[in-house]
Amino acid sequence: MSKNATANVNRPLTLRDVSEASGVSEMTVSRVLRNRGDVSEATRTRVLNAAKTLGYVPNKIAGALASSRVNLVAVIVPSLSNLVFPDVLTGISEVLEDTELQPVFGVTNYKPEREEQVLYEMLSWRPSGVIIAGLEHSDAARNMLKAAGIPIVEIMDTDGEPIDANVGISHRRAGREMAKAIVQAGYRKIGFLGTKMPLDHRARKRFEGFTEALAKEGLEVADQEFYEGGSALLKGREMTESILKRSPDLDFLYYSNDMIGAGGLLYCLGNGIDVPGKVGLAGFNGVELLDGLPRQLATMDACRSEIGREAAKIIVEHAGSDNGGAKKIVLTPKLQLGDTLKR
Amino acid sequence: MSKNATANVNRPLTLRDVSEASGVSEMTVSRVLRNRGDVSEATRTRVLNAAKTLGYVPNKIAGALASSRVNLVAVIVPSLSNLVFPDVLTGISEVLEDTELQPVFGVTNYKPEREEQVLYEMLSWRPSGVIIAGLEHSDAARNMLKAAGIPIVEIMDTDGEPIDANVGISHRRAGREMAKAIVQAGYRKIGFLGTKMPLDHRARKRFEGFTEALAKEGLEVADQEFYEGGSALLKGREMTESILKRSPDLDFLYYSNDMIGAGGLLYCLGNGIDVPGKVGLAGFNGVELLDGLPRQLATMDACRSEIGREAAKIIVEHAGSDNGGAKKIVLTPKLQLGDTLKR
DNA sequence: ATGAAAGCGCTAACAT
DNA sequence: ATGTTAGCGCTTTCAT
Repeated sequence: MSKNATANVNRPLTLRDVSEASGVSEMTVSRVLRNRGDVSEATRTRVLNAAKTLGYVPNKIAGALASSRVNLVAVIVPSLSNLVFPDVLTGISEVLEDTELQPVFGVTNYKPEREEQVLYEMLSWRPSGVIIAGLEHSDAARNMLKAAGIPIVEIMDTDGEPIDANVGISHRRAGREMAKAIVQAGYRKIGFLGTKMPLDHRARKRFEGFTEALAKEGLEVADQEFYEGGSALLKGREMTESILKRSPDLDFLYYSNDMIGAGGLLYCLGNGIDVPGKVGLAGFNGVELLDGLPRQLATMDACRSEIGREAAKIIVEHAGSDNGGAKKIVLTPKLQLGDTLKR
Repeated sequence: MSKNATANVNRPLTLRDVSEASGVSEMTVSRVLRNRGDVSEATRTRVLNAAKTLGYVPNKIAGALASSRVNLVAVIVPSLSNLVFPDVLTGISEVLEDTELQPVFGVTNYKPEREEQVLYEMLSWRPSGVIIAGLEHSDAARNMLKAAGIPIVEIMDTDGEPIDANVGISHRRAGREMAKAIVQAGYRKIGFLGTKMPLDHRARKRFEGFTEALAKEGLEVADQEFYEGGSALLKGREMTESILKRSPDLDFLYYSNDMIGAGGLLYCLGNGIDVPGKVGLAGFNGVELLDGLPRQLATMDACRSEIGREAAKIIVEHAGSDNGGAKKIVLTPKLQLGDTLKR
């Protein structure tokens, strides 16, 4: 001991180095560093000092292999730019922060094959649990999840058969309720604007619920418009312009998310279109980001951070077990009428 | 072989299981699964089949311990709700997607002590590299980074002394250039609106550069307003209202980010304030999200995804080495005048 | 082209 | 309160 106190670039430090530097067995050093078992205050301080001056960072790989305990929770989401997912991740982090567990994030870009890869990659680190967005996965992915022998929580969506635990909202119901609210407010010529949905199952389910509820009232979607990529605000503006030019008799526009809805709102306000008199508007998600628009967009809160928190709680409760208890939590999105839907 | 093909919940499968199922030594199975060394096509297929039907997922923990190679890149950012960081992470993912390396994200909430924890936690998994936001870290964190013996890339900011490699922009310069552009356009009574900055070093540096450049012109910030938390759009609106009520003679408002700038813009437009005639506005970041506002806010592109990509490239180039070659990449933010700054 | 033995850095389990 | 031994599931290295 004494060569150098901060940087040893040649070989990462091991427990043995700390053991030698402190004159205490490796096992006791390990105990001190993990706060396990009885260690006298004296040796405790010696070890801690030695570890600190050496700049020792434990090797969790070795620790995990020896103890077959890994304090990681794999969190797999389709996107980070969606605005929705950062909130979910924040909810997860909040809950895990007070525990031993650590979230590890993976992003799939809405691609099933990428999801499979990311999942495989993450499972190969033997995490304590998995939180994954959606109920739709490739067969291979489902099999991996089933066989993983750890708690699995599928989040965001509850319309389908979960593998294990499940936390989310019913997007079909969200679509239905919005349709009901719109019809009840007296709107009849309703347009839909959204993302191209083949891979966004939740948007698709909302749309299905929406059309289904309209059908019950003897109505159907009068016109629709889809987009892909780009600035959502701008796309909302553009799509709104083209749908209204094409179908000037529309009296309501339902957007599959708040950002394009906000674009539509700005378009209408900028072009002297009376909202919600001539045209009513509604989005989806309840993104706080948009508080501060000239009018508050009608929307439905997707319970994003609550979903994250509840999912994390399930993992925490079942950590160490081989499943998540098949718990199902269906949250209820709150309809926020805002200023763009007649009352 | 035959018990069950998909789910074995009792014990995770090991190489040995695949070895037995295929009648091939563990070593050869390992070779097949990693595509290393010569293996006959016959055994290759047998092994692959066995692995697939069993649903084997390799244990990277054991693999990493044995090979002392870990394909993880630790990425540490202060926040996900900031809008800036998802773009950076996307840039990183793009580059790493084509390599063996896998990003792992950690979030610090702008708290130095949290950064220290997250860093310690991540380093204990012996990643192949670290990408971390900012140049300001606690002594302990700096020491850990220095001693880690892996490539370190500090990102976003280039105003300071990096530990190893560094990719970003000069926020001081960004502030100065914006100040110059504003003064050159003829504005003289300039207000500043931003976050409370004690922990956001980059916002602070922009502010410093800004005031410094104003000083050179014999000017100073005429009034200022700070906020914390909440919806940025709404805060921008509120702050703009109060600063303009308090100092009605201001002819320019410089916002520390685009979201509050957008809030200010909406406030001005909604209250019949001539922009950029009576009051000019500018933000910072160049968030694409805001394309689609009634006017395009003057701003400065922070090169977010490029920063992510360049940082990831450095890690890729230096993976396996004990440092990142102390490479420094200073990107140049582009001033976008938009419609809110006179020309 | 395939196999056998040793060991990565830690922790569980059992001494003392 | 502290130490000793064995081994976690792989890969490295050295045979064959």
